[in-house]
Amino acid sequence: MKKSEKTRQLIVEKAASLFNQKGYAGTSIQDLMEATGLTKGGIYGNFKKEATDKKSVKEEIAKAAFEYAVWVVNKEVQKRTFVIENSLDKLKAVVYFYKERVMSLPVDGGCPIMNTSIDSDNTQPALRRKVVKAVEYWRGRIIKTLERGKKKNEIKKEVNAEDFATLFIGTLEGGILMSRILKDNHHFDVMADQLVLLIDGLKK
Amino acid sequence: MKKSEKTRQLIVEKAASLFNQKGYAGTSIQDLMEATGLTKGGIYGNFKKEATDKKSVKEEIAKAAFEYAVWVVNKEVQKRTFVIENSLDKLKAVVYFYKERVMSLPVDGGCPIMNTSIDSDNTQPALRRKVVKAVEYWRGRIIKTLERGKKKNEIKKEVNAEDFATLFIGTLEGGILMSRILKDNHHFDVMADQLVLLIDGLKK
DNA sequence: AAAAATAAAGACCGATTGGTTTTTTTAAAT
DNA sequence: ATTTAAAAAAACCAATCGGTCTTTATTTTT
Repeated sequence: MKKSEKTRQLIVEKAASLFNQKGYAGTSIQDLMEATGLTKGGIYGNFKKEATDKKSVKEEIAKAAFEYAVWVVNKEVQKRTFVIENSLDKLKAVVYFYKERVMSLPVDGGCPIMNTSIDSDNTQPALRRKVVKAVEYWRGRIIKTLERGKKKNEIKKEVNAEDFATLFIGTLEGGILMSRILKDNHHFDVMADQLVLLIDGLKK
Repeated sequence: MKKSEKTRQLIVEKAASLFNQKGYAGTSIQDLMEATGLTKGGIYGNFKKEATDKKSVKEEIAKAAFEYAVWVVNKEVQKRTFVIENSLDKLKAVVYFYKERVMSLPVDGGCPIMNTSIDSDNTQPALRRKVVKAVEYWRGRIIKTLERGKKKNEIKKEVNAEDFATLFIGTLEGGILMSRILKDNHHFDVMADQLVLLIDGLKK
């Protein structure tokens, strides 16, 4: 890994944490400078190449930071789930992962999808598009897990995988929101327990 | 209503819409000036009295705007629910209200509680406290409805009202998030339908 | 209607914003 | 080791930020 790539990665990592906590407008280049220990030249030098034309460097960093944040969460979830064969157990493992880590998700500041969706809505269309893609990707993976479960005769054939994926993500996100607002894990647990019941209801 | 009160109200209303859409850091005094048609003096003149000491005028406006936004949503919900006697029907009416209006809630930009909670987290403690109070108030109202339902023998005595309130708000918020990200009412409907099933499950 | 009080306008302030450019330093290629 | 290419530093920029203050206009109160 070249030095320049390492620096770029440092910027992205620090930016992911800052943007996730303080939002796009609430995070300044100065904040990035302090978090990375770089000067303005160091930061812009690593991003201006890919920020041709209209696109601002700050926006490019925010987009890279969001993608990194989602990647980190996914990576942590997969660490816990990739070994699990049974489709229902796999889904439950995702729930348990969040149950353990609602208040300390891989990226500081909560769920990047929720945070960035609200942050970018009405303000940062390019960033918003990334959020949509991330949710579609997440839904796609759940749907795939459900379809495989059907093939393996673990899940009832009549289950609507698309709708269940929505239920799955929506319930998790609702739980994260409640627990983070009220600073109490219990609220997530209530949502998670309900979700586990729903998962059990898929069983053939 | 005095002229000054009308002006203050104008500022609060425009601010509620702006802050809900663009967030605290993303909304400038200049934005407020353009939305209200007032100059800086007009805006600050109406708020500096209550912004003694440390508290900034922008923060005072944001707090008033959030309280107004929550009030407007509550008012619209109550319009639809206050006539309903049966506790389960009352809860369902709330769900149906959101079902009709997910994409056009009373305040532009979505649910003020969700938006402001994420916006104020890690940045605006005073605003965050208001969000917590708003959620606690909402939960309290649901709990009261459930307890009254128990007294009237409409709801099973063994129902945990506190947990159900969490489930209720969490599911609605999760649905709002999903529908707003993917710009498709259907995702909220999926969550709402599930919530109606849960409400039916409370029946004695 | 006159006087007192208040609301709004608008000029002004220092600090900070995102961004550019020039210079210096450091890493990579020869 | 020398040259070349790059990355990072640092000075600089205009614009905008939130906020203050003085002046002018408009309400209230008397």
